[in-house]
Amino acid sequence: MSRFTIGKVAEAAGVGVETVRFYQRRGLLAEPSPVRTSFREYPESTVDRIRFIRRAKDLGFTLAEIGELLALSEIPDESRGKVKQLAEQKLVAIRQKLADLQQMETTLSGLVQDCNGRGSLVGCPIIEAIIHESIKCNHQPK
Amino acid sequence: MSRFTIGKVAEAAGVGVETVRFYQRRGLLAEPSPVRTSFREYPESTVDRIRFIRRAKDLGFTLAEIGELLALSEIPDESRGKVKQLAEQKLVAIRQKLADLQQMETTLSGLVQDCNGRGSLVGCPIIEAIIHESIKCNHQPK
DNA sequence: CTTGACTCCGTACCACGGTACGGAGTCGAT
DNA sequence: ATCGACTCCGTACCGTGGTACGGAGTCAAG
Repeated sequence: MSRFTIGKVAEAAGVGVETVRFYQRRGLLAEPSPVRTSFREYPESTVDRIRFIRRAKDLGFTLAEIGELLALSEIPDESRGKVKQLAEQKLVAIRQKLADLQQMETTLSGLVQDCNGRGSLVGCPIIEAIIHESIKCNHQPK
Repeated sequence: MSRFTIGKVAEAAGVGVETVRFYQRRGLLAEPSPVRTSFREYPESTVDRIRFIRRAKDLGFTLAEIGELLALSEIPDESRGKVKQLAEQKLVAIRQKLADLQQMETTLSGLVQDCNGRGSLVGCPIIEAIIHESIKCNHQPK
């Protein structure tokens, strides 16, 4: 039975070894077994923690925000409000991005429909639209 | 009347001087006045070109794609099809991002509603949802 | 006890779209 | 002629989330 080394952890969590090391550098994962042996040993909970990180990332949280979430979960008293606040902030940002993308989709799909795809660029509705002021996108998504 | 120098161009186009220089390095803008005077002079069309770049960026094109668009516009014969193709590709990508964001929005808004924001983290529905397998997001947007 | 796979560690690099800096040269106005 | 503002140029850096590399050490199986 080999110990639970970084390779095993990474494989179990579905990420690369370099990613685990990267999360450690970012402070999302603790450095395990300070002096024990030459190779680090990890508790199995590390795998869950990495999965937590990946799922939170799938929800749109940045690594910095995930760090906050993980820090909060270490202080379980009365911090549910903060978690909810983080989630609400994220929701606002997501809705803003949605609105921006919808604006783009509307404009671009209109342009594609207007363009028959034949002929020279002179008079091409897509190019014309970009040239003229016809594009309105309040906040382009970062 | 001072010449049309980089600062004037940048101001007229609503970008920074460094941005103009950056676009030149990326090949989106030509280096003006090949005859070496001390300060470069720009044709006024440069301002329009920068505005084109910014609007295309607002539409969701990357700088590389904008470079393609600009290159196409230098070969006006029979390239409308390629422009349309680029726009259609972009539209597909935008719709994919939209779907991803909508998935996130649904999940996260549900979680926020489920959480009353009071009490300890133990049992907090948001944290619970991240911990468990309840999040499905096929492709997280890059 | 050798071999091959794994780990450790630092560092560098990728895309993306810029921003900032510093020293030297130049321009226009007073 | 002098001053402040501008320009030129190269280079380094920002954030975001990793990936890659190389040399050395270590572990486990055969």
